[in-house]
Amino acid sequence: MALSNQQLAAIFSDIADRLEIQGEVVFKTRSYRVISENLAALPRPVEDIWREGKLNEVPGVGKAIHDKIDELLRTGKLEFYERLRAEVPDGVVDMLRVSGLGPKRVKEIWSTLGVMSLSELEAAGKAGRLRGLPKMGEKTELKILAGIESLKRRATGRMRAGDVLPIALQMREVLRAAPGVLRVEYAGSLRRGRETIGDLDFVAATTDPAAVMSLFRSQPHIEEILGAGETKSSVRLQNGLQVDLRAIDPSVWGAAMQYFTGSQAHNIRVREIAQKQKLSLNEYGLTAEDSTKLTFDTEEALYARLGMAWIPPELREDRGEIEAAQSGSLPRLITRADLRGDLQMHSTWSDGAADVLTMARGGIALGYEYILITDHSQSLGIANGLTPERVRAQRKEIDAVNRQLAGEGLVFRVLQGVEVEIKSDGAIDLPDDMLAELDLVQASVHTSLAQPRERITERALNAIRNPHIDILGHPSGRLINEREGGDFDWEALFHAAAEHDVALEINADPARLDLNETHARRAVELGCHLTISTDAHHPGGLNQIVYGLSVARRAWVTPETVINTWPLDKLLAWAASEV
DNA sequence: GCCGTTTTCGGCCCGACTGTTTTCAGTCG
Repeated sequence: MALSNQQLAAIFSDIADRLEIQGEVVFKTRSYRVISENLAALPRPVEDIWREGKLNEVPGVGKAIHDKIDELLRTGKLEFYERLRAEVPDGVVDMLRVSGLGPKRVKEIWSTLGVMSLSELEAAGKAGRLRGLPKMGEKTELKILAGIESLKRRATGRMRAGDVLPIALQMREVLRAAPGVLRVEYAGSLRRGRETIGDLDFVAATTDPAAVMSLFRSQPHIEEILGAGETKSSVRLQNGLQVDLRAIDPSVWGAAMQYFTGSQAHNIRVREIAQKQKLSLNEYGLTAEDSTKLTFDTEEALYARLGMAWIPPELREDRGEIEAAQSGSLPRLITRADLRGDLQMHSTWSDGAADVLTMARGGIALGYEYILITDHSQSLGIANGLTPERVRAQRKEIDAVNRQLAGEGLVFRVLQGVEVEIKSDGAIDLPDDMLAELDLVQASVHTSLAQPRERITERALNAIRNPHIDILGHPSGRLINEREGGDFDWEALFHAAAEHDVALEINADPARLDLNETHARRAVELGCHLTISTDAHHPGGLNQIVYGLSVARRAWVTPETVINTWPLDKLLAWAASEV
C-alpha cells in the first residue's frame, strides 16, 4: 500500500501530538515534528527514496524514525503508532485544537476528569468542573469555552493567501497612520509567500508602542481580542483570521523582521549558527557572552554578521537555503520584472468577462510584451468552449486586435492559444490540424479527477506526447481548501514532460496554485520548463500573478526555466520545434 | 528523537502574554 509524503507527515505529526500529551520530553516530540515538516516538503516520493535505501539521507531521519518509515512503507501500518492511538484517544487529541489548551492541560483534564472529547470538554466547562484543576481558574475555564465556540464557527484552519493579502495591505495602511510609527510590514507566512496563511503577523517600528497597539485593537471587524500587552497584541477578525502585532524600536527593525518572518525551522537553524559563534539571537538582535548587544536595522546586516547572504523570505524553510547562503550559492529567484507575458487567460469567447482587446490592454498596463488567449475547447460546454469553427473566427478578431495595437505604435502581441480539454478517456478535444494552427496550445484536465492513478496519469501522458501541445495547465486540478487534485504519478509525468519538452504551468489563481511548490521544485530538478500564468477571466485577474510568483520563488525557480520570461521570438521558436 | 570543525554523550532557540501565583507554568509563535 502506497503512502504519500503527506500521509506520512500527518502520522508523525499525530505521533508528536500524542507523545506530548503523554508528557514525553520535548526534544523527542520536536524530532517527530521536524520529520513531519521535512517529509511534507520533500520534493520526491519518500517511497522512492526508501526503495533506493537512502532514507537516512533525509534530514531528521535517525535510526528510530528510519525503522518507523520502513515499517509503514512495508506493511502500511506501524505497531508503535497503533499502540499510541490506543493509549491516547482521538477525542483527547482533538482538544489540542482549542485555543489556550496545550498538552499539559489536556493531559490534566483527561486524566483527572476523564474528559475524552470536545463535547465532554464543553460540558465540563459549563458545569464549572475545569476551574480548580492545577493552574486553572475561572478565567481559564471561560477562555476554553470561548475557544470551543470559535472552533465551531471557524470554517478552516488556514486561509488562502489570496484572501489574506488584501486584508494585510489595508491593515498596513491603517497602522502606518498611528502616531510615532516609522515602518509597518507584514511578516510571517504571508511574507514568505505560502499558499495558505495560519495567522497574519505585523511588525511596527515605532517610538510610541501604546499608540499603535491601541489603534490596532480598535479596528473594525474584530471579533475578539486574544491578547493585549505593551508591545504585543493579538486579535481575531470576524472572518476567523488571527492577526498579531509586535511593536519594536526602529533600531532593531532588521532583527525583528528576521525573527517574525520565520519560519520556525529556519530561525532555529539561524540561532544555532549564532550559538556556534558564541552569540545569542532574539528579535532584538545578537547578544555576546559578555552581554554586549548588537542591533541590526536591516536583515542584510544581521545575516552578514552571521556569515550569510541575505535570504529571500520565500526560501526560509530550512530546505537548504542556510547552506546556500553560507556558500554564496543562493539562486537568483524569478521576479515580477522577469515576466514578459501571461500565457493563460480567458475572454468572452468562452467564460471570460472581457473581450480580447480589453485583456490585451490589461497585459500592456502590466508592461508585458505578449499575452496568450486560452479559451476553453468545445467539450467544456458549461464554459462555452470553442468549436474548431469558433477557434478560426476568434483568430480573425485576434488578428484585428494586433493590427489595432500596432497602429497605435505598441510593441505588443496577442497570441492565440486554447485551453484544450483532456477528456476523461484521454482524448484531446480538438483535432491535431486545428491545434497546429495555434501559436501555443495548453491542455488541461477538468473532469474525472477521481480516476485511479494509472488511468489519470495515462490521460496526462497522452497530452504530453501530443506534438502540438506545449503546456500542461494547472496539472493537479486541486482547489485549495475545496478539493484534492488528481492522484497523478508525478515522477512519471515530470520525466515525460522533460522528455517531450512540455512546459508545466504554475497557475497563479490563489485558489489553485498548481503546480504547488514541492511539485514545481521537483519538476525543475528533472529538467522541465514552467509557465507562470494567471488563468485570468477579466483584466484585474492578471494582477494575481504575484501568487504564482511566490510559488515559483518558494520552489527555487530561476528566470530561464520559465518560458514566459523569454522574448517572443524565442517563445514562438520553442513552440514550433515540437518534440 | 537527532546530531557532531569544541561533543558518539550531552546537548537541543527564544521571548511575550496570561492567569494563577507569591516566583512561575503553560501556551503560543
